Amino acid sequence: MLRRTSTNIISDIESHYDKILKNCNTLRSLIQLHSVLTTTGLIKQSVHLGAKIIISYSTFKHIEHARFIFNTHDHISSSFLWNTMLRGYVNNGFHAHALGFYKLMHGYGIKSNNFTYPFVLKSCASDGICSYGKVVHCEVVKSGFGTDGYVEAGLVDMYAGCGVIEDARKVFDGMGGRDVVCWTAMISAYEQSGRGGTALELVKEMQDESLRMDWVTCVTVASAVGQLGDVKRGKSVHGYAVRNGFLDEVPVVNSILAMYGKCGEVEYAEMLFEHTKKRECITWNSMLTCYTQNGLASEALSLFEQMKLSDVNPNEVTALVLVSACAYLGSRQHAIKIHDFITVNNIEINLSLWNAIIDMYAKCADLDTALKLFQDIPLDQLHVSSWNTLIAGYGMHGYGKEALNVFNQMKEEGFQPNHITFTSVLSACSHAGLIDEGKKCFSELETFAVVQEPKHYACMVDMLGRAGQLNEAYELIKNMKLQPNDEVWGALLLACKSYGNTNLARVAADNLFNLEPEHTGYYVLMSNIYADSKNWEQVGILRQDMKNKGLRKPAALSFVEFNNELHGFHTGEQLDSFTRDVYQKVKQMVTELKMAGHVPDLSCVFHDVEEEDKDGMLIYHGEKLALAFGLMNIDPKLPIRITKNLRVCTDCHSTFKLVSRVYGRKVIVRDVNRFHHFEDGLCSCNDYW
DNA sequence: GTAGGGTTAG
Repeated sequence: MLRRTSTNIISDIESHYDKILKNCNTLRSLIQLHSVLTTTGLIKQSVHLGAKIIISYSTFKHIEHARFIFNTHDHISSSFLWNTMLRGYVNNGFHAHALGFYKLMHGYGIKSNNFTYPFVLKSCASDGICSYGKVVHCEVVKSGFGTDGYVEAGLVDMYAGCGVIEDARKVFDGMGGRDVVCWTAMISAYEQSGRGGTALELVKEMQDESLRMDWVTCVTVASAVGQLGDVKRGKSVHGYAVRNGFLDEVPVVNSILAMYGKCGEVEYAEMLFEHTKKRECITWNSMLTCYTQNGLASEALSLFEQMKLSDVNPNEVTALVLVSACAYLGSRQHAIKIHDFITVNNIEINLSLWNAIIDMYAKCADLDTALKLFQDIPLDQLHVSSWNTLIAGYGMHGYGKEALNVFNQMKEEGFQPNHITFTSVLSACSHAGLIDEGKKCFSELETFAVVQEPKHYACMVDMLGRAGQLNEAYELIKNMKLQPNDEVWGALLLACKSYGNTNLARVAADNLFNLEPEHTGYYVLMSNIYADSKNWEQVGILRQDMKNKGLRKPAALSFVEFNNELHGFHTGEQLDSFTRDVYQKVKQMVTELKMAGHVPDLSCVFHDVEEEDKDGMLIYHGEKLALAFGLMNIDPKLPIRITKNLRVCTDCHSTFKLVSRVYGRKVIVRDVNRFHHFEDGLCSCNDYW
């Protein structure tokens, strides 16, 4: 007869409870099992069961229960138990606790082993505490685990997480026998630090060593490709993922969707999204982002309606994307809807979401709500970024004095302005024509030790340009210590347009065409300047130049908000019955305005055609159609809100001013640069935009 | 009887 030893019996009991533990799907059943094991005393005696319960509690995020079991265990010197507890902390993101626990382990004289370090290093990486990571690295070397592949991969990740990519690379280069996980760690390190190109070079090196990408590598590679906007490589990664069956892994789909979004390939993203059955929150977010990034904010909002019908819960990133979509659309009604949704669904509003909501209201021309939300920020959470958002909000509406007041208040309350604060303040001064104040702010950059950026100069050039001080603006550019970028020259070009300075415009344009040869807007602006001076020959040359480069002027599109919906109008004749009435109204409006003294500004039509035809082309501008629609349908007590994807033309601008006086209507127009508030015959931009 | 690389937003 076989005699059973006590070891056999214990292992029988352990496997018995193992089975029960596996079926503990709820916290309640786990607590029940815990109490049984406690009364029998088993939990304190068995390292195996103790560890299992610690991990189970950790997965239910009840880390203090886990710690209690650890603290009361008989085998407190078991490094396996220490490692298990450490794992609990790390997997729940309690990195500071993890590091404290690791130090405690030292205090108790427990030796770390090859299983301990990967956990500790992960905590060092997540908290970005490189100094402590280096201490751990020394300990790794001293304890002789410096050549363990898992530990080395952890070191690579730790240095990458702390942003010290060179040190990550040193560890990586010193490794023997690198597998695909190690390579991916290093590739990801480059990708995360914004060096997508280097990441892809490393992929090639890996493949040269006959290692194949697995699905995690694919996720990283798709991100790197997205950074570079390299559609061709993007499609090849997609193909690779398909051939290897990696699309079953949701993160691969998410990453490829995001990549297509960044490459501007909306249709590919849509196809992939449609073919994906297993959609997680991030999958929806990636598709929403793809739409928003590509200027398809309405599509994003309709997709969100679909998402609400699915069984996936939106998170704070979903909220952020939708808020930016609403900001893009400038639709206040949508803004309120999304804001309500966030509140009703208890979506956590972190600082960046809060700022985004303030920015959204500002872009929907509801500055009262924006200000109220700013004032609602708890004092201990108030951050320079929120001040910046508010200042920018006032600035884009031409409320320069208000922006300056906020700026002063911010300084009085002891907040340190940063480079973004100055961009916002300077831009506010520029939009409001506050030149002396703007110059004073510019000099304050030094006072606050903020490094000058081209953007700051662009604001100054815009400010001087608005005042007609073109030579001073040009001198400022010539004396810049930095290399002027396209924004700086662009501001000068705009000023040249307003003041009809073709010679200086040519200088600005030459620089712009060198810096941004693919930017359609600058060609259009220069061509308009030539058209203003009736230099049709140069207009023709520029047009041909654009054609040769395959550049096309983007179609003008205007939206007007009515009854919770946005109605879009493009320039030109539209023949459906819906717009026929609008046409009648435009014609009537234009006639009435002519009687009120409006003279059409034909310089807005940049074609070399007969004057009579020009008149006809002008009245069909999308924003005029939108305005007519608004006059017909919107309650006269409410402002008419119009958004437009390009700049407003001079004739529309003067028409809008007159409409605000003749019909006594408030009109708020958001163009690509700023807001125009039309009231009583005047515009908040003071006729410079 | 434990461990390493990963996706959206900013």
